This record gives sequence, C-alpha cells and structure tokens, in this order.
Amino acid sequence: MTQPHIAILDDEPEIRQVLSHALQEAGFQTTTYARATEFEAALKRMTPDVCLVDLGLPDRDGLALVHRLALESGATIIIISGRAQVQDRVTGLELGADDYIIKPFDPAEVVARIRARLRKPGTQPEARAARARFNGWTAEFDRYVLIDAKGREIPFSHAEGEVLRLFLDSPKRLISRAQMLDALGGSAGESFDRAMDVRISRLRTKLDEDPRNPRLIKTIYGAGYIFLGDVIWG
Amino acid sequence: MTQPHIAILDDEPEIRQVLSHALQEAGFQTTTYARATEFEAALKRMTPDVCLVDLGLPDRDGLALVHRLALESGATIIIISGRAQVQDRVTGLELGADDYIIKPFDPAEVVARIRARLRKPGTQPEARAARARFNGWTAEFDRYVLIDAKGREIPFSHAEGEVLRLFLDSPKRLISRAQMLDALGGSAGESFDRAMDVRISRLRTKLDEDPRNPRLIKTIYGAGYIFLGDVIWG
DNA sequence: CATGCCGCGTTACAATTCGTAAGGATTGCG
DNA sequence: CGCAATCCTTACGAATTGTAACGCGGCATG
Repeated sequence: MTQPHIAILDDEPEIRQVLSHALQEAGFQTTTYARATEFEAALKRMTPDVCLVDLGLPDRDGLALVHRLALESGATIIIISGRAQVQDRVTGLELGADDYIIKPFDPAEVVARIRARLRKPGTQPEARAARARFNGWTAEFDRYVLIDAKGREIPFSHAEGEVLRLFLDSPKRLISRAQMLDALGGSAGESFDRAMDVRISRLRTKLDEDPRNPRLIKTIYGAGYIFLGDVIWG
Repeated sequence: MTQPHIAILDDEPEIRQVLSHALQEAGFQTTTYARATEFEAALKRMTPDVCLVDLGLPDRDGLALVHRLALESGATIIIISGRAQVQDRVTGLELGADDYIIKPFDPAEVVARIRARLRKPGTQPEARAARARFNGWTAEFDRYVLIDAKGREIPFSHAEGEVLRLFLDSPKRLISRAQMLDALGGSAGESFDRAMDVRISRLRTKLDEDPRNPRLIKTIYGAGYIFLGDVIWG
C-alpha cells in the first residue's frame, strides 16, 4: 500500500514536528525539510504528492520557489504562511499555489484540506520523462518495458521500475542502502531490507547480469550500490 | 470558447450580487440561486463547473446538500459559511467540499481560489465537452459511441463512459483506485472494487486492448491506473 | 589459515491485489 | 409479462510483492 507522500518545508522545527505527526497519524508518509536548498535537492530524487511550503524561509524567496514548483512539478502545492493579508493570499494562489493556509493553523484542518485535494483525480504529479537509454538498453517507463540490444521487450513491474529509476537518476554515483530504503518508502519495517534486495535481484536478472560479475548494478559491500551505465534520458 | 460556469447559492441577495459581480468581472459566467430547491431544479438541466454554496440556508441542511452534490456531480464545490470553527471546516471538507471560505470574505480571494481550482486538469469546462480524440479513437459522449481509426462505431454504456471520461480528463497521470471509487460514487461497499474492475475490463475490450500488454489503460499494481493516450478535446 | 560474524543474494512461499467469466438483480421498453 | 440491456456481485485464477529461510562470500580476529 503506497501512501501519499507529503513534503513539509518550514524553518521552524516545532511546526515541522506538529505537521509531520498529524499527517502521519492520518496515514500519510511525510518528509520534512528545513531549508529550500535541501528541499530542492530532494526533489531530484522523488516527487511528493503534496508540498506544504512556508513562505518565510531564511534562504530563499518562498514565492519564487512556489512558482517554479508549480510550473515544473505539477504536484499539489499548499502555502502555509503567517502573512494573512488578502493580497498575500491572492498572489500566492495566482503564482501557482493550490491552497493557502494561515498561521496559526489547526493540524486537523490541514489534514482535511489535503484529504479533500487527494480524492480528486488529476492531483498526481505528471508522469516524468518516460524513456532512458543505457549500454544498449532502452527503458520505457510509461509502458513498463525494457528493450534489449536486439529489440526484445522485457516487461518490468512497478516496484522494479522504482529501483531502476533511482539508478538511472544517479548513474556512476554511490547510492547508500539507507538512501534507497528512503526513496522506496520503506522506512517502516526492518525486514524491508530483504525486500529491496529482492527487487534488485529481480532487476538484475532482467538486465541479464552475471551474478558473479555484475556489469551494471555493482554492490559496494557495507556501503550501497553503484549503477555503471552511460545514461541518456529522452 | 465556453467560459467556466459558476453557480452561486446563497439566501442573502447582497452576497449573491457581490460574488456574481466579481466573478463576471473575472471572466466567469455566473448563475445565482436563493433557495436550495431552486438550485437543485436547475442542476437537472445543466452542470456548473464550480458551485459556491452557503451553509446557512433557510430551506435545507446545507451540509447534506453539499454531500449529495459531491457524490453525484463531480463538480468543484466551495462552501462559503459564517461558521468559522475548525470543526465546521473539517466536517465540510470531509463531506465532499473542495474548499471552505469563511464570511466575511474578500471577493478577490474567492476569484483567486476558483482560478487556482480551474487550473488543475480535469476541471476545465472543455473536459465536460462531448467529444475527445486520442490515438486514432474518437469518443462521443453525447451519443455514447467510440469510433475507431477505420470509422467503425462501438457503443459504450454510461458506466463505461464515466470511467473513460475520468481517464480522458487526466491523461498520463496516475489515478489511484481510491480516487476512482470516489469519482464513481462507490465509496459505499468494499465489493465495489470488483465492479470498477469490471467496468475497466469492458472498456479495455472495447478499446481493443491486448489484456497481456495494454497500450492505453495501464495498471499500476498497488497504486492505481494511468491512461497513456494523447487526448485532444473538442 | 581457520573460525565466526555480518552483509548480501537467491529461492520458495504466502499475502495481497487485480482481471474476468458467470450469474443474478434491476431497469426500461414493447 | 417477456425480453433485452446494463451493471453489480460472486468466485476463481493470475500477477505482484513482501517475507522467511538458507547459502555464499567478505572481512576481522586470533
């Protein structure tokens, strides 16, 4: 069961804590960020379903961030701000925010507003780039197929695709197990480690890897994995 | 060139007038109603894109009306109410409202919130139009027929049309099963899950999909569905 | 070099989720 | 009332994914 993922960006630790707790209580998966730079770095790896953004950030203009986010990601954006003037709200909404909640807020209302958003279709972020090539392979993510050098199509599942996308997003760089578990939403159980191993194992067999001598997905004992492919997106 | 249509339901003439004026100024088409019965009668003839509903109606329980509206119409519903308690807002949103604006309000904010809503896919008035093309197919919703690339007509039922319209409103986006069930009004029984599967199954056969390798309606195991057509309305 | 621990890979299995065929309830129409 | 169409429900099979169990190999220690 993949729960919706809510990203929280606020510089006040207490607010992050309150929001995160209430949303997790409501069954959502949450990730919190204190700084805009941190948040933007994380967006390269995954796309949340909803972004809760505080406008009063120390390291960036919040409105500019909201605007860029709205243009690029297509995810649902909710501003949480202490600026309560009507003009602030109007410009926030016109720059691309989907909702505007004023501090101080009641967490129950935030949960209710997010729930109201997510039950409408069309709220999911748009499908990201759908095709990548690497070392003779082509991965088509919208059709969920791998195509080998001879043109043979090999289907892969959603779970395998999550792993593959993670690799293709960061080729030739170490990806720690913790990073992977986090990106795959498996911070829950301890035994999810094995589940991830299984995903990688299945992916390796589909990529025709020699288990004794993997050429694409290399494991670094005690550290993580490295994907050794020359990746071209598009 | 259809402007979005906003229905306003409020028993105070002055509020109707203020809202209607501001919304027309913003380029919307408006219709106002003073009574719930009047409003409901009008709904049989047309479907507004957004409904602004006051909760303090003399002739009906506003919340019940909102709930029924949310289940049946699929339009965007915004509550405008003098009841400002958090609990009022939460229950209003949970009963199916998409937004909750407190009196006294600023018309500019109402406009901004409606604009923010209509930006999202699946809410534009074109999406309620009668015809759409995608990947060689044409869907004519007023006649309940699909037309394939060779001009053959294949009829589809109302239930199948609901599903198809949902897909055509949000192409290339993930639609979760929960969202679908909600949009199809099946929040009731758990066994409605299978009913929805059946609808999709029949739609797939009519769209000439290969069950083993569907090209248009993809299933994302554990997450939902995604429609992979290039949709053009009109 | 032998030993033992720990991290990882793989296989087999079970739980969950989804597809669809078959049957029955409901509705509409002549 | 009979008939047809539509749609929900039931039932069962198939696909996917997490989990448990086991084996292998690296790495440290002695």
